[in-house]
Amino acid sequence: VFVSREATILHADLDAFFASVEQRDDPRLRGRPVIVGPGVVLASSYEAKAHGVRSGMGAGKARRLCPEAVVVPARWEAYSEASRAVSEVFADTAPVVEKASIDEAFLDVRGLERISGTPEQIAARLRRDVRERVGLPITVGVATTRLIAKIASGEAKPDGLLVIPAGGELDFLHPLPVGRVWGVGPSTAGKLNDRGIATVGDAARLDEAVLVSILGRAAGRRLHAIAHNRHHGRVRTRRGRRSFGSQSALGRSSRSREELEAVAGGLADRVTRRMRAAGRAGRTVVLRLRFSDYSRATRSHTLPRPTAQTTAILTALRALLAAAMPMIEARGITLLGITVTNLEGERGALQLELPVDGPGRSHALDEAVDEVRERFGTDAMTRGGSRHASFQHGFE
DNA sequence: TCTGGGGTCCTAGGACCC
DNA sequence: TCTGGGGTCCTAGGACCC
Repeated sequence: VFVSREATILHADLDAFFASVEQRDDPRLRGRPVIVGPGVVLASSYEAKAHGVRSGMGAGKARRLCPEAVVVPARWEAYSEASRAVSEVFADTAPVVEKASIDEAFLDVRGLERISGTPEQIAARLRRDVRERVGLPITVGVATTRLIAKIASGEAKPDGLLVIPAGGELDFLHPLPVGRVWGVGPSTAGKLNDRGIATVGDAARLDEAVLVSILGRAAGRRLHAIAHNRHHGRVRTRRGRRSFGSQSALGRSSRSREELEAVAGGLADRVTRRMRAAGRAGRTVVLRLRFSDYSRATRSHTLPRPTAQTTAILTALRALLAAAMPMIEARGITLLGITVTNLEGERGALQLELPVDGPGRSHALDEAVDEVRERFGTDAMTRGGSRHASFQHGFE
């Protein structure tokens, strides 16, 4: 699923997923503000969102914003079960489905016109089927690319359907605030706003070079392409994972070195267990820290060869922790985490034959990479060196 | 008046190499 | 011989997403 000449890509996104499941299963919660927690808001119903409650917000703040909200603990089994049930509806709707997360998926309905009707009709039926078979509200965006379909579903929420016809992309995109674009978060939007760029249309009026100078190479090019509807989602070839991580929030009380070592031991154990279960090994151990002033730091060490052994990983983690102790004592630690990355066998390579050698080679490689990006409709390709470039996600 | 746990990707600088 | 152009790998930090 990536690009189509017609609007046949559906993005289906369950509305306030966890909270909707709670309302479905407990009639007393229907019509009331519901927050799924505890501690941090994992999801909130639209009644709670109306009061300004947002995912990721601390429970205390959420309660202040919406004192009448009912806070319920997360029931993960119920959510996976609901997600599975919705996936069945997806599978009955389209031959090509890409599940993007627990509550959303992309569907390609190309070529189904004679059997199932227009994409709009298919989308409407999908919404009805999910409602009838699973009992949950779902919003669908329809467009020629994933990215536009995703933005469209975001605009149509909750419980809506929005079709952006082929050729209508720019009319749809240009009035939108830049922050609506997937991948443009608060920081990027802030940089743009500071320069008077509020909408996607504002961005479209700028040269790519200007956007690159504001946002950096990758983000600038991406936003420029999107603003001119020249962005074609990534090629996804079974994206392999690229890291394993685990972290633990420690609260605000101070921790002794011994306590931290114990936490580190638990983290290393958890991560390596999962790595061994997955049959993966990694070379780089990253220690993640967060401090009481909410600043962060990372310290990393790369081993000579990949491993998934608890002792090897833990030894490296302990050494990083020891070196970081002065910083920890100065700033007060509130979170300790580990990430193991640089995994073995994670990316394939594509060899390019270049027409020139010598000083012009680098430029030729740039052009070749651009051409491949164009042809495959991907921005997942990166320059690797003077003689090669590679696809992320193990392109074969 | 700050938030948990799990991820992905990009950028920049330093050490070192041809 | 010197300088510049073109690399690799590692480390650290930042932004973003669900």
